[in-house]
Amino acid sequence: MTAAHSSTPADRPRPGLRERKKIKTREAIRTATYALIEEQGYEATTIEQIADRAEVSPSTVFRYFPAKEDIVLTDEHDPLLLEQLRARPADEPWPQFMRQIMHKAIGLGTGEAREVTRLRCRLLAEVPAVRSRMTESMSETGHVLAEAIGERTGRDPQSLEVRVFAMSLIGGLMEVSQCWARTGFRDDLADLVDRALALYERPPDILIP
Amino acid sequence: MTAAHSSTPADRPRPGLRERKKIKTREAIRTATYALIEEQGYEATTIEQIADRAEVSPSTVFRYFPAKEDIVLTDEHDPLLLEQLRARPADEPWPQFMRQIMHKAIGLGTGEAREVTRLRCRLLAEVPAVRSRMTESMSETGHVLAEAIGERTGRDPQSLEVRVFAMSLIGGLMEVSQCWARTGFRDDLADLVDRALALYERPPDILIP
Amino acid sequence: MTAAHSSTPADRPRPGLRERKKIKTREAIRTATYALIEEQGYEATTIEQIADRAEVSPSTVFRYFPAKEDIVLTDEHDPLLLEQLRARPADEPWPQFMRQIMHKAIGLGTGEAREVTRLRCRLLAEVPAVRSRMTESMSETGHVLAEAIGERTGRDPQSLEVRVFAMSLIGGLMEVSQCWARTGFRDDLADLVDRALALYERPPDILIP
Amino acid sequence: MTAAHSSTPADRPRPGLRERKKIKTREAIRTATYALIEEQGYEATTIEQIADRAEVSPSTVFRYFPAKEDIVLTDEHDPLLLEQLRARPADEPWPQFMRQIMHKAIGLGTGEAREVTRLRCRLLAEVPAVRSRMTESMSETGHVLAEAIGERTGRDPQSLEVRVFAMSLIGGLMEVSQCWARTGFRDDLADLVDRALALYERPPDILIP
DNA sequence: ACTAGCGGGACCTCCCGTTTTT
DNA sequence: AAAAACGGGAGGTCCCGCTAGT
Repeated sequence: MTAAHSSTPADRPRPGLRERKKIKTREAIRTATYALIEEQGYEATTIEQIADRAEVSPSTVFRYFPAKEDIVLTDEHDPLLLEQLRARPADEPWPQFMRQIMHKAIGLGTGEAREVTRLRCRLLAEVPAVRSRMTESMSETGHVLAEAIGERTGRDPQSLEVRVFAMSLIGGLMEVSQCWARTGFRDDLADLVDRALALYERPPDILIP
Repeated sequence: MTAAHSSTPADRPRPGLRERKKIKTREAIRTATYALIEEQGYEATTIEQIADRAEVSPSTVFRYFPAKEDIVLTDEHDPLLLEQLRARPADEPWPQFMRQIMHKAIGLGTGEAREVTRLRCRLLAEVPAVRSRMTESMSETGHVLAEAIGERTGRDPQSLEVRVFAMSLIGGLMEVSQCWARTGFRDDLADLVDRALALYERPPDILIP
Repeated sequence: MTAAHSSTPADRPRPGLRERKKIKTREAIRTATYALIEEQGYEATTIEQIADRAEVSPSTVFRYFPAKEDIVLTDEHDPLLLEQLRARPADEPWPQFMRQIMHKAIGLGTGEAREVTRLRCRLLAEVPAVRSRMTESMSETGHVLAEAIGERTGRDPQSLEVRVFAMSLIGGLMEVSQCWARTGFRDDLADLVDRALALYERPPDILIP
Repeated sequence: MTAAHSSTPADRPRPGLRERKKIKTREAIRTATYALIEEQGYEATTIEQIADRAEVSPSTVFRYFPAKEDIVLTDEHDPLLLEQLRARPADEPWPQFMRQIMHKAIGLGTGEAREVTRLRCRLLAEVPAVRSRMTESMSETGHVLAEAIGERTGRDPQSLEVRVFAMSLIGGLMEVSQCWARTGFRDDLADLVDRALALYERPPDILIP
């Protein structure tokens, strides 16, 4: 992640100031877009808001991305999750690894305040619009999980099996958060996750031979 | 089929002219929409065109569907799905039952034209707005599945385990449709579903004692 | 229809069942409209909502009132205020009477829970839409005050002087509530009203000869 | 303070072509609107007609004014009002000063065509949407008056007394315009204002010691 | 007779291509 | 070359007159 802009020391013919500025602008637009979508959802986010936050003009946004939807393509928020999962010891038994996946994916142990997690779950449960908009990021997170699972199991992360398994985890986690909200957040979220975990724990032979 | 969702088929031999007309209009709008999207794509298809072809006014289109995306997405088959699953023989082995769930939930074998399923999956993959709106209905379908699974396994459909399992199926199915779209719909959807099925096939003891 | 069992005194030309029903419907529509406007504001309130709450069809609403704005014309909420002010002893000194006007108009001593008054003031201060919508009812209340003041001072309530004086009170009271909100509702509202009162207390000769 | 963006004629000898064009467009839209409303009434005047006459596109109209009502209502003269009041000689007797406040606040003597003032008052009386939206600007004008009065009386413009007094003037003025409309604009507005003035003329000791 | 439903049109927001200014 | 402004057009909500079923 940090490597992204710290490499390219001298072996490449210098991107040039203009080039670098362009990349920065592009990044600023994308970052602004992601933040706004996170806050308000895709449709509610206007080009003008994006331009404002990225401190460029609306025209410039269109110069860099032909259409609004093209801005939304990669996720910079999930890489951390991927890194954390990659950092697990290679010989960690599968159940433990699964536990990591689940806990981290739902936001436990990411250093995020518990309050934030709770707020997110509450919104997810109560506001249809929020739930609706969450899909985009969920789908992204699903791909990240697929990546991690693929690497660990030695399977192609793009394969149907890995992808489907990862998204099934995402689906389950979303429901966990719904259930948590239904109990008025009185239960311990970690416990609920662990109960859900039992449903996935013995992965089919197809994934782990 | 029309009587299916209003549980009193006997005492209403006459749905009433009004009612029948409404259903026809709804269908006309949807049909027109599907056709136009096939011809021109989603974005290029305007409400006005849809209204023209369905021979209603644009206002009427919005009376029947709150937004353009909902014309493609709205599902009346959730109750039908529940009924179909309930109708399975009580002694059907679990794997077969699961297969039914998966196939029916993704729209196979609901008598729906294959084309429609494909179109829906394509839009789901390509149009962010559609994907966004899909979540709602997915979540509801998840509850329907939970109901069916709960009844069959003798567990509380509201319980965390059943709910999470059901939603994990939904998550997986969404990814299946994405994968199908990625292959350009060349693979056979039923095959993909069956491959995904293997991931869930040996259900944890927690669900089936 | 011979009214065999309706022992209504025959000395009145009998409004007729139909007539009474019409009045009831009219009243229901108006009541529903007021309630909804109170909750959501004028523009946000749709004919359909009104019809729903009044338990009639939208068409019926238009049968009774030619246009939406015509529903909002009289106030049934203020008459109580008028009654209370009329009930003051005729020889009550002017300052006391003014004090009654101010306190009752702002909602103190109407038996309304303090919380409700505070909520109203808070919304008034914070939500532009609410503030905006409040005008209608403020103007109505102004007319009620004019009525009461006119009666007490023996002047025409329609006269410019009385009307303007009454509305100046309303304007002042709105600002009092704003000021109260600015203090975080820590000050005592009654005290603020009394301070404001001092500004009006010595009414010009034009009103009280 | 307010002078920053309105005056400072010295440091901005060039408003810039862009800026001047914008002002012209804004004025064109407003002029067209006033004319059309005079001809056809408020509701019958559509944005498209306004755009046509102003020779811009409908989009542009909305770029300049967020809603139709705002074309009639938006006031740029609040800062001007403050300036004018500040410019009064410091030793002007209170009654004269009050007269200035009232006349200028209602739009007399701001150089604005009498017709415009009349039209504004008529809309205010007749169109609920306009009246509704008016509150906002009234409230702001109230603050401007409070500023002016505070400065002149040596009191804190934020104080409850000054604020309430200012808003009581606003309330009274609104009623004056209503009364004027009720007479079919036959009376002389200046006279009505002067009659209203009498109600405030002997200010309570609390304001002027 | 009552009402559900449709049609048309206005309002208003947003996207995004084009033109003009700086 | 960047920014600002404009134009055109689609989506979507609402009002209210009119038509046709129950």
